[in-house]
Amino acid sequence: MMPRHTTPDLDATDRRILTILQRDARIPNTELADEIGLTPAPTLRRVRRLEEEGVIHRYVALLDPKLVNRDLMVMVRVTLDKQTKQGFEDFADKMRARPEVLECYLCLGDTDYLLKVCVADLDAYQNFLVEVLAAIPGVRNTDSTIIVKQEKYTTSLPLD
Amino acid sequence: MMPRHTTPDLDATDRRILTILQRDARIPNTELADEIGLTPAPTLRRVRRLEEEGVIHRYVALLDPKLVNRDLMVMVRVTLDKQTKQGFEDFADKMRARPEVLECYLCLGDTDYLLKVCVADLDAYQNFLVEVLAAIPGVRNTDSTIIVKQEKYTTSLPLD
DNA sequence: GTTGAAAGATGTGCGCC
DNA sequence: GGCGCACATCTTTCAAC
Repeated sequence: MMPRHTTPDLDATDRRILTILQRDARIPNTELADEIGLTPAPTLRRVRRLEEEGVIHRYVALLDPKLVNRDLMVMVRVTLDKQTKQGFEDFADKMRARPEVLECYLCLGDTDYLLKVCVADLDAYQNFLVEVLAAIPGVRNTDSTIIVKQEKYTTSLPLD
Repeated sequence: MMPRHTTPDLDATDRRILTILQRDARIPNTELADEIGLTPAPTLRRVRRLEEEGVIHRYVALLDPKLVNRDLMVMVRVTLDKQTKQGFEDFADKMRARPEVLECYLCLGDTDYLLKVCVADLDAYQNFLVEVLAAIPGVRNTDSTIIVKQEKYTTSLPLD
């Protein structure tokens, strides 16, 4: 496997493959080959290479949050009290362990961490704030922004 | 197809299927069947039903942003000037048309919209701010939070 | 990158509990 | 109503070119 710090060269065909797989991870290789104008064998070789290089990180199913009763999304800005390396790592570890925390970002500016949290309803969110966030030593302040409507959601990175 | 406003009943087997597919969308049906303790035929029927009901919204490949040179992520808080229905819809439409805007949320509170933007570097981001956001009439204010490190990123919704 | 052939996965019909 | 079996179909995968 190529070391992950080396940026692989992606030609136009690779980028077309990636764009299609970002839209539909389950497209049969035969159909993918058709769309990019190659035969199945080299197409599959390219896909396998992109997987091994880590360009394709994983294949996932996206669910409808409403239909699985996880409809409340909240963005939380968190500032920590003592800004030590250990304090930051502890916080990030705790967020990784919480399934309702979908995303956790270390940020520049006033905010230390940004969280995207997904729960069933406001009761569940209040519970998260009180029992999880507030229970972490070193959390100085949190600011929750309730999401009313998802106008756009995509995981597709634009490729030049 | 079941109307999408009807919440389908998900039993424990359905939830196990969904949890696995959220992790690995390309698992062979035979293997999925093994993991949940059914034979392939009823397993596949359940997966198809979950797809038709819309519980499974789509299957996608997730890429490594670094390896495709889309490494700068920014969260942008946007407030609009004139808070008319048309103004909001126009803004959301423009965000949907921009490939570097991965997510766009209508929010409660001081912020009207939250954006997650993914670009190659600060130059590209400045270009987005000036040429795209600032060019939209009705945008009163924007506040950008640069993401330094992605501590956690998952698309998996926790299922009870 | 192409062809062709073997191995394996998907998907359907039907009987059963 | 959902499960399991068996069979036909299509896809993946690996040669050799």
